[in-house]
Amino acid sequence: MAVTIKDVAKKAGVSPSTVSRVLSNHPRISIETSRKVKEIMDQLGYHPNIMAKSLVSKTTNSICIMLPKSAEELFSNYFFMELIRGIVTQASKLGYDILISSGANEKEEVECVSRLLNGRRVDGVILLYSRKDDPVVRFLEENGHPFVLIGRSEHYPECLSVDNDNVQASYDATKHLISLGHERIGFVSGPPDLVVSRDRLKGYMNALNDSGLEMRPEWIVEGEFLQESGYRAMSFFMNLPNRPTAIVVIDDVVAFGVLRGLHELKYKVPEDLCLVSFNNIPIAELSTPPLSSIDIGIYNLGYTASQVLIQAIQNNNDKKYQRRQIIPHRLIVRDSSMYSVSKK
Amino acid sequence: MAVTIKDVAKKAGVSPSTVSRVLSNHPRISIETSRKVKEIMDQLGYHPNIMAKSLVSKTTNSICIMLPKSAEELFSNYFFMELIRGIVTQASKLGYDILISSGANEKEEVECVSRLLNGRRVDGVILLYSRKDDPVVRFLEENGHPFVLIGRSEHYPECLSVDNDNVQASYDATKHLISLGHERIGFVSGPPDLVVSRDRLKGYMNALNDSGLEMRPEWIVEGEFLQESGYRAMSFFMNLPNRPTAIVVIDDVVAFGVLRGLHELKYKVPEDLCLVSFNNIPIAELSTPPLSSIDIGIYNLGYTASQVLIQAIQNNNDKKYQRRQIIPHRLIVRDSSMYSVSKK
DNA sequence: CTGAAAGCGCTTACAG
DNA sequence: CTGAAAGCGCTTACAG
Repeated sequence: MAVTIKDVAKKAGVSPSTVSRVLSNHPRISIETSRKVKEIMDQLGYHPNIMAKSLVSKTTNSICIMLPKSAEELFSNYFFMELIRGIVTQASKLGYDILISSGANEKEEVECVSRLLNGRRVDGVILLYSRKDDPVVRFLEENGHPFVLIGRSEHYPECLSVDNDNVQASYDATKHLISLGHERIGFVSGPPDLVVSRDRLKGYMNALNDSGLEMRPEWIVEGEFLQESGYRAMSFFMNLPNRPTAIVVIDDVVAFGVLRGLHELKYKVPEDLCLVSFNNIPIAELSTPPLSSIDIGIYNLGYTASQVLIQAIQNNNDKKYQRRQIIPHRLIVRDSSMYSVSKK
Repeated sequence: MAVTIKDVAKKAGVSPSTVSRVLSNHPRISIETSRKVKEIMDQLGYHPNIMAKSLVSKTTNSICIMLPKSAEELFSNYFFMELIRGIVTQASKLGYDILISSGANEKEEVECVSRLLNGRRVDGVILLYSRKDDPVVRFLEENGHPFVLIGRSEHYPECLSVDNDNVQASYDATKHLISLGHERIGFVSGPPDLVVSRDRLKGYMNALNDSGLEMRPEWIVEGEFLQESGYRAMSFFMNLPNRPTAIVVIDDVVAFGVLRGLHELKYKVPEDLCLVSFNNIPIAELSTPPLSSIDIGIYNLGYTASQVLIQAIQNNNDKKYQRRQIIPHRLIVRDSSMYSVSKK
């Protein structure tokens, strides 16, 4: 019922091979034939069957995004959607379709990726997160499938990845607070099994070291990417005898939790506590007070990931080019950190 | 190089047909053969080629989501991601893959949908928005392609859709304010070409009418789903000689703009102005003051859309079942509207 | 319960 | 510049 290459061929009085060549802009086809065939295609409303094409060409022009498993962290919706927009935009530009998938757990994730890749449904995969020891990454790496990580892998440092320099970003955030005269600076971290948590912690520690500032274990708190974590961290900090006057927070969402808690307890930001966080999601600007935050270029991360992966697919995954792309970050200073401490 | 049905057949000493039947759990296959073939499949690491299967079966087990064209409305990221989560979850459960696409404009959107559907790459489409006169909807409807709209179509009321009862939701929001004694109530609307804007405006007007309250054209302002719109509407309202004491706002994001403006001008919420808005995105709870909002069940909208579309695809799109699904809404009252006006 | 054969809609050497 | 033929990896009547 659907019109095929044969129908076009018959009506145009040529062979199916010729129609196929017209379709792929084969150079050795007469301009005359090409024009005629194209006309007939329009006339008949011909659309090439993508599945048939991909069956014979052994390439799908599709890549797959693995969504992190759960919706636990509702806020991260902003982050992931922005990433997806970047990915989709660039992929479309390069003629690739995007499949989006998720699994309820790591085992399902591996199965899903395996089905899609081995079943020749997609040419490669983008992973939106980097866990410490991820079976999905292991599977992809061991089977030689093209993939790119947003973030980085400690086990497979040579895998394709698009990331920020999180150590430097955190260093910058901390230095910013130090430059305002703060000497007791705390850090609210994320889940310890995420590479990003550790990188940012490291940057914070480097900055303190370089400035010869005191570092105390009780000034470092781990949590989730949830506002509850921020809330808890805040109450912990504020009860400390010699509490920090400023903190670096792993994520804007967590920082909101801190802000809410401080507000409830009638503390003032930035007077009682200065804050800098990461991601610079749009509401960072809208909170009271507006949040200083490191813009990590989320859209750019996605956009670049798409580009790098498709490049790898088309170059047959050779290792000639840059394996690791760093997206620049930028500190956006707002009211939450605009308070200088006078030195004693 | 990849292991095919033939390799399995040879090694198992059966015909390819038999392997295929084992794969699809054909009833008339001996349990013995089935077991053996499955073993060989495992052993060889066989994965069915999805493209080949779909070429012959003429079904793709995939559906496509059309993303709204631009990233202009950054905040709506939350909304769309939540929708996508719902869609992906239910689709996975039913064994469907999700393709995600977007176009730079309506023409590109139509081309994209056409390529995917006519190219037999997906079985159906989910549209995440409802514009007033959408060429994509027209294309899908006229070509008899399975699709479901999140929202509703005025031109094609019979098309599959999943929606809230926005008239009722807005009626409820307005009635809530009326029950607190407000008599001068404003409405901040969205883009007039979106069906949702008009439905909510209607609910607002119905509520005023039913309560015999005055309705004034200057109490109704149209805008975008952006906080700037809220900001502008706010300053317009507050300069009115006989200004509203409460407003219904089309969207939480717009409401944030209103809040920010009021805060800057030192007005108090809810004392100077009560607010109720729509969508109940997570930050609604976090603003100062927390925002009263109508929860529209975003995840549920997506989840149901997936289900309805796949049902339609599998039942060959017959018209036996419900064409229009309504997802229930719920007013969440928070501080932004907790202020009663004493009647004169 | 199982196999041989035809075919899904395309592409691509191989000839000419 | 163009065509005939083989084949991508599967499914599914048709026989038996």
